[in-house]
Amino acid sequence: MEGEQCKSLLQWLGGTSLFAGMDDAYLQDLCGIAMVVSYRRRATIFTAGDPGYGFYLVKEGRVKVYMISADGKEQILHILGPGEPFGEAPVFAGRSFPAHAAALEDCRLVFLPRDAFVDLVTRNPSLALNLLAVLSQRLRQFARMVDSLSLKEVPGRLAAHLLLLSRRQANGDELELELSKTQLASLLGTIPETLSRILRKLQKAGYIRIEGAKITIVDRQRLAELAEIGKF
Amino acid sequence: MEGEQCKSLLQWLGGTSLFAGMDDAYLQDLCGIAMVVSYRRRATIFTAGDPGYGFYLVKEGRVKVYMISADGKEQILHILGPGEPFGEAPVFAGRSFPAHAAALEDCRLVFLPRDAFVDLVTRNPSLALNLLAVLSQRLRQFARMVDSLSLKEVPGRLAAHLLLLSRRQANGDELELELSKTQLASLLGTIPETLSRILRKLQKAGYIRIEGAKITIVDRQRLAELAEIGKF
DNA sequence: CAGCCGGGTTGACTTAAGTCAAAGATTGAC
DNA sequence: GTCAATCTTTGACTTAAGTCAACCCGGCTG
Repeated sequence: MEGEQCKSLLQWLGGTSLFAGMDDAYLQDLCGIAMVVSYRRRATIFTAGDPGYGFYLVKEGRVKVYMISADGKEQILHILGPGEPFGEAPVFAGRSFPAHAAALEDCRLVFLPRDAFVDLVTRNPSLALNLLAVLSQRLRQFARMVDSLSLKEVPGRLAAHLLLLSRRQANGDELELELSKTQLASLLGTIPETLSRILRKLQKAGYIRIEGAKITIVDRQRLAELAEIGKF
Repeated sequence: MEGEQCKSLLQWLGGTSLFAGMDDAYLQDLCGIAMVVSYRRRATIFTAGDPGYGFYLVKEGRVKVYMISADGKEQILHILGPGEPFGEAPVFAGRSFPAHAAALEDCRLVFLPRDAFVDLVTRNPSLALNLLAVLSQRLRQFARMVDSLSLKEVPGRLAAHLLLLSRRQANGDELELELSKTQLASLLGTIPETLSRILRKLQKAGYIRIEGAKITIVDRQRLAELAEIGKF
């Protein structure tokens, strides 16, 4: 890893929330241990139980982290986009990946090997704090997810997801699903058939309008109530 | 906080996995900012949305962290016992508690205020690493929980819980439920009626034997399969 | 001692959501 | 451009688990 290439990697790393605010000297070290790797759409990045020799940062593309049941059904835990880290759990505890990861699109990842990274963390308080923030944030997400899976019905989970998207996309009431409906079903803890029926039901009931992957929120108020109470 | 009292607190803190391996000098500082607080059984410790000015460490007793749905159903996220920390999320991200916490029994907690603690973390790499390990561990637990809620039926979740207990208690095939059946139902994401029926069904099918809160594992092999495949 | 209250159990019923199967619709590859 | 593979929708059916209501039981309280 040399000259220009390394320099741009350094800048990119410095721009991620994980490494924000770190001294260039440290980023330099980081570049020394980082490896850029590519995966094709659908390729498996790691599998639950694999020993984790390091973790990843998404540079381009998107990645799903998921669990698989004995009979092959999948539950997506996270979708990661550019700048987001994943696979950190075995770096600090447990030594092996608790879940599977695969590329949703062709993607380019930065791999940070465990030992060198831990070393860097111990010498760099702000990196440690950033990491703690990332993990804490993820714990929150999980708490919401458990809440949602256990206390809300599918329409409620869907409503919550749509509202979340609309906050992220900030295109008024129009929004673009970022996942195929099959993947969205897996993220919401259900199956495509059920998702399909519920989208239709919400449309009939005047909450949303559907045109392929474009959804228009018709009645934000009621959608928010649905997300809140969790029952249709 | 003076003399003897403080010294024993220091020793106790040094014995928790969170502060294991920290220099006495730092533990000294820690004692300076720590406050011991007591809660009665059923008392609320914090509520989702409360600003988090610090986090807690269980000294004696047990605590539940949980979510509540709009119609009052509860889902327990964690049960914490002596030595375990909780409520750390807002220390590093988000500023407010994502869930509720209440005392399951009369208990004594150590409260560590945010700012002083963050300060300590930045100056103490091993503390930062311990914390990262704790949070990573918790992320694993959550992943298992989501997996379980979404991909397994109640009998499967129950089987997994019983096996977990039996590994922790190490009393051969006999084990003691550590929660009331109502609480256990809430931890497994179901309701007491359903749990009751399923316990009975598992007994009828020869997986376990039930005597009040004492459960004996009769067929560990099949129980493990049930936990694995998730379906009865 | 009576009465009450919380926890646990049981039964009858309802329902959300999963299964299975088949038919469109899209996408991609050759 | 066409054929295959994958995604999506729809319908008919099944089922796990929730709701509601009643009852039981052990422990406290007054």
